[in-house]
Amino acid sequence: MPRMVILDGNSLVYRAFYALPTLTTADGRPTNVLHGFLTMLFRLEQEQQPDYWVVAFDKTKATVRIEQYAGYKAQRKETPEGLRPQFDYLKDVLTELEVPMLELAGYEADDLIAVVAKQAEAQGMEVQVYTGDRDALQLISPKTNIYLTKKGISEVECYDEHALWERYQLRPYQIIDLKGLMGDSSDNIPGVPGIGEKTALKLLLEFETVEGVLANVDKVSGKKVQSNLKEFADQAILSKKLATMLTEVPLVFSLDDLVYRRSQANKVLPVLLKYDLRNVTRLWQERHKDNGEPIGESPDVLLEDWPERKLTDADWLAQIDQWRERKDPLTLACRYEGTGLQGGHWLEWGIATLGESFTFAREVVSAEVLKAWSELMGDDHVPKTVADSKTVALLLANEGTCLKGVVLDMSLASYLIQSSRPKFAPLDLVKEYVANQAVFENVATEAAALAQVAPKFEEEIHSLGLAHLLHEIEEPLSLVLAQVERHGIAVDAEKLSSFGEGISITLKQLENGIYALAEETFNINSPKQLGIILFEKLGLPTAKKTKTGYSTDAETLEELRLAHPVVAKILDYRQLNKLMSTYVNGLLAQVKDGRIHTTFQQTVATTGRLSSTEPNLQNIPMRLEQGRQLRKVFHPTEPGWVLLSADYSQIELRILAHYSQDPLLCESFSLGQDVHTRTAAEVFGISLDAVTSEMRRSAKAVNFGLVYGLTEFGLSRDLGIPRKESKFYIEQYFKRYSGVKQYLENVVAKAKQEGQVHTLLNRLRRIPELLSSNRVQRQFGERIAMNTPVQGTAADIMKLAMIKVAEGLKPYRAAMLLQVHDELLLQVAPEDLQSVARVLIEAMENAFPLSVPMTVECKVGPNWYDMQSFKPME
DNA sequence: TAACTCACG
DNA sequence: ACGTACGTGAGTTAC
Repeated sequence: MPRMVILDGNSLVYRAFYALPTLTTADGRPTNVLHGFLTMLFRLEQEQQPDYWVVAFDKTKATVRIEQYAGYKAQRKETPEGLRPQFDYLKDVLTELEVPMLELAGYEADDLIAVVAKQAEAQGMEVQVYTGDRDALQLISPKTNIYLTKKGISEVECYDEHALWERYQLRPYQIIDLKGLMGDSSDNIPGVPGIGEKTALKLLLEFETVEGVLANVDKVSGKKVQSNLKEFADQAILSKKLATMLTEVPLVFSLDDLVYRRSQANKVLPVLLKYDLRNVTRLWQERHKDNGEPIGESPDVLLEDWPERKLTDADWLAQIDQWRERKDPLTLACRYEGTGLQGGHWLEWGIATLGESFTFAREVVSAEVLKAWSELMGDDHVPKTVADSKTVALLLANEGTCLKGVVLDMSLASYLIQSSRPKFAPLDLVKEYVANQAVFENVATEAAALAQVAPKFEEEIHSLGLAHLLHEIEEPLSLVLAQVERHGIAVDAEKLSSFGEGISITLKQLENGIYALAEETFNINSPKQLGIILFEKLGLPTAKKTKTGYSTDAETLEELRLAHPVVAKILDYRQLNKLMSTYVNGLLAQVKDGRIHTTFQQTVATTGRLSSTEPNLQNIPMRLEQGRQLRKVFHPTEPGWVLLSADYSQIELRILAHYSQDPLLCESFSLGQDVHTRTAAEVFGISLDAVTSEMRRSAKAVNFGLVYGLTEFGLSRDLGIPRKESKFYIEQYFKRYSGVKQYLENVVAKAKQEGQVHTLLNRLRRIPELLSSNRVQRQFGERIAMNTPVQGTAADIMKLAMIKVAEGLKPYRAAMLLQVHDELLLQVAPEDLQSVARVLIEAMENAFPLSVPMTVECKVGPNWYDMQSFKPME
């Protein structure tokens, strides 16, 4: 449950002022309130870890209450001399701490507190109110607790309904009756003369309210009390009214404005020092260090000059020998021509080790030295640090050389430390930690620079708990990916071409048809021109707009399908044109020797997924039949071999089940049920048999949405239903799957505190969006917080599986061809099909066992289209 | 280069 | 009152 912490600024400031001795800055400004208030603030921040918080202040020139009663607070003294300026100081500091503040002319902090508390409760939050004013006890509810300052300010006493009863034998709503009877001298609420706390409590225990007391005034014991009650009945009623916190306040704010944000050192430290708050500064630093603070703020490596040693042929042999003998740690940089994948070749290597650097140039060394070099690279016992091991491995592979012994891949390390950073090129990596100018004059200085910052990466990796993920998963995987890329996948270019010819013909017909219906020719591929034709010339109704004009995307056009015959043709045209340009032409341009070699990007996706480029083989058409046909062109390289695919079934929902431990979701997977059907049964409150396909479709959309950070809007759009209906689905879902709801709330709350989330294997994603001043951005951050642990854990598990599969495949005639997030595609010799399928399933299902079973489904076929379900024999 | 559109999980 | 599902890459147009 999200937690809202509300502080009564005025009350706490007064408490601090009177509780603490006079303290001043060097130039004599009073600061004792700052000390007291901030000490308390930091303590509660640490102990309560609020999700939302706010400090409310009075702004009482002429309060609403003075209109009601002229004497209200009349006798309150002027604000003491040393206190007045401290309000401004405090607001100054709170601003830099990014603690939200509220004040409203004519209202007291009390009233604002009541309003915020009420709204927060309505949003299902737990509310804590910190104040020295017992009036606030009237706000107590099952969800709201009041923390009253005890002696001093930093100690507080928590009041809930139970504690209130224990202490006063009062219900929260009776607090105002208490004040009505006994009054409050500090606010100059008169109450009834002669009635103090004791009498008031006794009366309320018997008669419940002021009204109850007055109605039964004759039964009240004590003559004087009785007569005073009669005489001052009106005053009692008025006093009660004055003590009532107003909740009808014209206060415009959104709870999102009160979201807790981590304070930033560059803002906080200057303002604390401005007021000479040394102890408070120390406290702040203690509370905020080591807690998700962004890295790389203080570059602290001064690059040294590692002298370059020039070697002759004979020296090189001796040197390489020595390196192998002594297992010296080598840091490598590489210059190359072409690309690793397209048979590119390295030109020279920079080598840095133990304060020295070297340039190993192909041109100047003999074949014998090259052979020694090759052995050095393949020696598992010689530890190597590189910036990008996949590229290095590919370049070496082009020479028939293996890369072994990589102990640190700095780009991968950097990616794990900051998954969202845009670049991981060697120079960027070095700049991350280096204070002086880093320029790579040559490959030797590059290696030397990399070697000097490498320990910083290793250090950071360890302190973030990423060592296992880096060394046991990402680094080994990069070598697996190098193999997969290098192998490539066979493509039937002729079939692809003839596929394209067929498309071309249809495309031409559609084009002419569109021109005829539009009665002019134009560029159909231009959304701008298309928009003008559809919405201006043909006058079709405009639904959506983009920044620059009319929206013409498929969703919009689908709405207009019946409005004009040209629309359907445009939709068809779009679909075929996409197939033609992106897939037929795009892929044909990438075919080399009958194969396509994609590049898997390992440092791009912020969630930890791989991506695939040049070409992207992770988005080959599947959903629509026409596009799906394209998969027929992907086939095994070897005649007679088959393609074997293996899909994780519902991996993300299983991970959600594991994280949330929701009983229904877990049970659904343990029993091997169709999870969407089960969800439909739960949401609609019917039996499994009664679920219609339409219900299942809705439930499926809910399940998908869950993983993305469900919104009413998204679901209603996805299902094409009204917001009301999607809201209902979501409510029903969370009623039944309360564990899931709980989990999602927790993960967001924790993310807000830490500014980051992590996956099961501890992959980290910082979410600066959570700190954004823009509400839309913050909500985006919340959805990221819900999605990343799930999507990222799926990526982790698949990566683990790939390493196991690559190892398990070695005895067989088989190769890994592609990874498509939850699917692996292999090619296998028919005689090894059974064994390989068993290895595959075993590796994937048990890569990282969860509390629910993981299941993998295999398919086999002669090409990527004609795939038939396949189960290996036991 | 940005914006739009659309392919995948 | 506003702008919204999560993660990618590629082709095209238009500035």
